Amino acid sequence: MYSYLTTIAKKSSTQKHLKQLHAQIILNSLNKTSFWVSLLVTQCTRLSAPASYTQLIFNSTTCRTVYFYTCMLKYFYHLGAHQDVLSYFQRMQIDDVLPDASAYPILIKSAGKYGVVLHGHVIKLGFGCHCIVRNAVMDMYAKFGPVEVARKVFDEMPNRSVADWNSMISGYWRLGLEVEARELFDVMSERNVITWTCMVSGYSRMKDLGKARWFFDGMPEKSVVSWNAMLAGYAQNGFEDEVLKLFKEMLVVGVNPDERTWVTIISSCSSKGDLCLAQNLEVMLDQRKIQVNSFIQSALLDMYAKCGNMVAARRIFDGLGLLRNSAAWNVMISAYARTGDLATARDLFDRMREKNIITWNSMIAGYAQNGQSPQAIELFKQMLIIGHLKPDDVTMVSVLSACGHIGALDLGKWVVNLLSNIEIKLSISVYNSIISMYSKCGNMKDAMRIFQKMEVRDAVSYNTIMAGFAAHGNAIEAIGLMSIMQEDDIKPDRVTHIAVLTACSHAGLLDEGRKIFESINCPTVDHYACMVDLLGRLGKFDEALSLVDRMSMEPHAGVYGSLLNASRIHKRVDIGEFAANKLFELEPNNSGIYVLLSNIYAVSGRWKDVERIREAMKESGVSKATGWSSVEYDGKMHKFIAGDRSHERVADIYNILSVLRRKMRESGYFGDQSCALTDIEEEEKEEMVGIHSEKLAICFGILVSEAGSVIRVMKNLRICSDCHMAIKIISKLEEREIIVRDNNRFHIFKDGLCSCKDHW
DNA sequence: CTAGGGTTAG
Repeated sequence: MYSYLTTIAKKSSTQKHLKQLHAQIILNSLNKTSFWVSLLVTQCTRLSAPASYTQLIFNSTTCRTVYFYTCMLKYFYHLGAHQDVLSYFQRMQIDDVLPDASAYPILIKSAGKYGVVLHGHVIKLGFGCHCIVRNAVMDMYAKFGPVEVARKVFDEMPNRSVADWNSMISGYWRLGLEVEARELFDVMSERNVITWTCMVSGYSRMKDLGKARWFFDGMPEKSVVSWNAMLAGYAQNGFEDEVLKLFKEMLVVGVNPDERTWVTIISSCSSKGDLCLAQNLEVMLDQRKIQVNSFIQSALLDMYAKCGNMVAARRIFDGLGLLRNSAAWNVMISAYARTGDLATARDLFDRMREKNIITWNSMIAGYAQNGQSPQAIELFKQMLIIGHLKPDDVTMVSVLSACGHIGALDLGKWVVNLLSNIEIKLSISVYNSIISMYSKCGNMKDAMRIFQKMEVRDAVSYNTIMAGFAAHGNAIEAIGLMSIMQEDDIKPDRVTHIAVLTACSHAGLLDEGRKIFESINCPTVDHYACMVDLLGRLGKFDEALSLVDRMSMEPHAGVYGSLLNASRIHKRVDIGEFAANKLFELEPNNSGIYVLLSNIYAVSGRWKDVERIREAMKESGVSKATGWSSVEYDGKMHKFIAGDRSHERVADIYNILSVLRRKMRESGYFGDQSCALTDIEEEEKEEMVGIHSEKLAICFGILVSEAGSVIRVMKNLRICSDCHMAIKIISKLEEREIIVRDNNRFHIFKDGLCSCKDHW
């Protein structure tokens, strides 16, 4: 009987065999014997039987020996159900069964960082010299810290296995301690494939792919895991082409990719956004009859979503069934949000049960990136209150961007404080978005303070602060930063050049601008647009037009837009008409073209043409899209369109506007509220109050309407923040409430503070 | 029962 049953056990390969064995054991009344029930559970582990079945075996027997319990622990460990491992550990304690040496490694691994408690048990029970227990203890400290304790355990070992060395090296890499990891690797006498793989993934994590590849190439032998590590290294650092190249090599060498390989490959295809490649890949998966687990499904989902095929993505999502994990939901939410379909994204978001941080971040980012800043901020508040989740650095990047977008400086400052209060990781991206937020709110002083505080900066840091200075007309600072950038060993990129050219344009620095433009290796259409803007603003139309002629690519709307704007400044009707005609072809729905062109006719006194353009605008029906704003003053509404000069008192308005801007500039602030309210001399305050209130209110109308156009074209941002600030000051000085309506939002200024409402 | 590799947010 004994040998008969063990033979069945050995041979059994399906859960059907398992049930036969179970039946035999019950039939022979062996289910009260530790050996046989343990054998059953071991078979459950081997065949990945469902937990309910294994628990049934547990419940139907009374012989709960250490050995039997250990089999149960192994079963749940095998399933990855660490919570269940720990709850069976509790049952053991209730049953007064002491775990043996072979149970402790499992317990320690399942307990994660709480394994520290078990370290004491291990020492007390004298398992400290058991080599696998010892490795588990050390590995826990290597993973969760303190790494010094791991090293102490490591140093005190009388004889170390390769696994011990590997755990220690991996622990060092986790903290990015390259020197320590490398040192251990060098002094090791016996290395295996895992040691080498550790080095490959370690260097990949440090973004040092050269060294990672060096170790990969130097491996005496490679396993599929080694290949995966190298592939993941390339994938996570944005080298999709390298991933595909290495993958081909892998197939040529004859290594069989496993499920994890496929996930990495699919994810690289997503990043490339190549639908053709994606379809080839699915054919490959089909041919190779790959078992699609939830990881692969989510990756495929993401691939279709990123390649723009939402129908295919949705089909996979709807057919997922039990494999529909949280990543799959998140992929769908972020995909809809990316395409701008916020309603569908929100619908999925609301229907999702267990939202994690990525879910919230995806939805918040979706709002922030689609110009729905108030919704982004609202959802962020809900995340804190309803979601009970601690935001992370990614959340903050979106929220700060939303604050910058609507010029909410007070809220932005609150968010910055929150960063340190709840100890959020201050990544480079977070710093960059704080800089961006401050400069968009017109507060260059704090933007610069943060920039200087950064220990490590990247190209984005420089680009952001330079764009800030450019927008504020401070070209000298922007150009100076470009040389500091190069000293800092960071290469200026496309965006850097746009920022610095914009700066030159705003400050009228022709020679500097020319020099920079000529230094650009391969100017893009945006660079040409900046240069045309610079030349145009200075009235150098011949040069601007010949530059447009010399362009190797087709000019886009930005180029002609710059030309049109320059024509307005210099009253050049001929060039204005030329540019406008090009723009009507490129952007037939942009109402701004009509407005600008009609203004050009207006300043030249060609009123018939003004009338003609207004009519044409009405006929084409584009006026709906016009950004507008209005000021309510003493019950009277003053409405303005971006760039519109049709108000009856336009001369007064611009006159006062220039006085106001100069005063504010002279006071040395660019919209910082605290500085605005404290730094102004008493007599200046009086002078400002002296300006007639109605005129001021109308000025703000123009300013806000200009701000409306500015949100799309960043270059006049200064006006936006100046305006915002001016109203704040006035509301404080005059002790009155001013309501400004900008498109469909209301800004209520009271007592030097501003609040926004979507509805009145 | 030791040690290495995977999807989603900016």
